[in-house]
Amino acid sequence: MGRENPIPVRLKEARQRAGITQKDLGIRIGMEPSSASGRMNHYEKGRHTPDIGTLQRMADELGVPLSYFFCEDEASAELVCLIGALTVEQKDALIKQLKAQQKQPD
Amino acid sequence: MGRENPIPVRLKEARQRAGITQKDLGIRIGMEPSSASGRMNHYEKGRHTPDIGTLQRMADELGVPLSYFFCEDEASAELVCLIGALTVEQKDALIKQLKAQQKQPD
DNA sequence: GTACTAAGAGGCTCTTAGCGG
DNA sequence: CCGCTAAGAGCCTCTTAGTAC
Repeated sequence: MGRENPIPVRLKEARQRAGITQKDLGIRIGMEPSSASGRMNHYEKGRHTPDIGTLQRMADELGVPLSYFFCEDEASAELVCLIGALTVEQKDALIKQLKAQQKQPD
Repeated sequence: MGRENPIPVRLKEARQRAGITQKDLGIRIGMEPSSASGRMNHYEKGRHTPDIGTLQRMADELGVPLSYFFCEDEASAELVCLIGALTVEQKDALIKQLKAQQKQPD
């Protein structure tokens, strides 16, 4: 099962999609330019784990929800991004749909 | 916006739904009985932040996905749980549905 | 019994100072 | 330029010991 830290895979995926370097992402979220490269590389290699504030700034910069970094498979990661773009009303409608499907698993 | 650590709210929510105490949850995921109460309380009050391995064990014990602890609103948290119960095929079908809705917003 | 907290010991991150592709 | 790493300083968690309800 997905028993490992999912941050490295998700971070690399979202950063490359944004088309920026490790150092540049670090600088954009307010890290010291002298340490941004090393810090971001530690996170992406899974050597160190960022705190939640840092993760939130990365999420904002990369246009993904915070929970994206903790999704353990590709499909869930994509769904979390799609859900993040919905309004509250749309989310509630989707909840009802999925609950109905649960009861009638046709 | 949800600019704070979402873990305390989500953890309390899921733990109370499971109907167990802070200490008991800690013991069930393998903490020392002597420190389980203090540790779990720190997490639920947002004083300390658990590492990812500890979060994964909590998620397993409480029957939620790891990403649940990082959802910043109730609707997203519920959706992440519902999605966690889907098969890969069902997730892919839902991705297609949401993408189609994105292009044709009613 | 349950939730909660202060404070010290020790483990982990941040930073510097680099190397190799 | 870009990705990556070792090693020390210092911060943050884990644990103990305990209070309040």
